[in-house]
Amino acid sequence: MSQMDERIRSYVLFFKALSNSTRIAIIDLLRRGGDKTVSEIARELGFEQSRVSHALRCLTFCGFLTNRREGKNKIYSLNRETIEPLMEIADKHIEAYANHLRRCEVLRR
Amino acid sequence: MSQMDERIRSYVLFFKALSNSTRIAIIDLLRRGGDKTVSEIARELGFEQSRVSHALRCLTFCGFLTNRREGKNKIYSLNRETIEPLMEIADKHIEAYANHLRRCEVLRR
DNA sequence: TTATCATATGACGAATATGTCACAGATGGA
DNA sequence: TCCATCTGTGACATATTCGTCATATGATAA
Repeated sequence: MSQMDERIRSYVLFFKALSNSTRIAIIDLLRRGGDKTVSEIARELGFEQSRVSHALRCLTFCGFLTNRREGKNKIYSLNRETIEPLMEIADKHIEAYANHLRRCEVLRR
Repeated sequence: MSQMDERIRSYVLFFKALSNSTRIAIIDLLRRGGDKTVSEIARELGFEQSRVSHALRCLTFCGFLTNRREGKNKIYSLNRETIEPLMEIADKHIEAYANHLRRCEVLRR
């Protein structure tokens, strides 16, 4: 990764941010259910709070989420400008190729 | 990965296919330069042929590329229906957040 | 057939990413 | 202040992914 064309490097980071189940589950949850606090996300997804915090940190840093504090809570929101059209394309592609994606050996089990 | 909601699993696979430098470099190359054979791709990117073949296999299987044989060669083409709008969104996001992406510690070096 | 070029595949070590644990920091109420 | 609640962070073992090597397969021509 160190010695890689800058454009390619950016693409890799962009897609890598979205290619983890914790992170994409959070995006999917917020896309469907709107803004949520950390503990709401953790509870609704059944994930440990620290796992969620790590994921939120990455997604926020990379520009996919924003947050605002409200008392003891922190509320996370989607950057819908990127996420909405992106997920629509993903949905459409998956509709056509889900079986193939699932059976791809390179992207293991 | 095994015990994961099917929708989330599909998203992960979709984005994982694009989150590797070999695979996204190939997509970027074909996007800019049009259809190419395996050895052209290998030469132009400076990658080993087997490395390219592994990547092509994954991308083709997952519906991002198609191929046709022409004599001894195999020519790979983009599925532009998915790739073009997807990369436009990525480009736009990267234009705004490239610095953040680069400095994200979670997505290491 | 054999030779040669082009591409594909399997296996494995090395590199990388992930989740968990333990703990730290922040906030607000009593 | 102290306490309870909510969120963030660092480190590490585990799990996953990648690229390379060796080799196999496919295609063409002589």
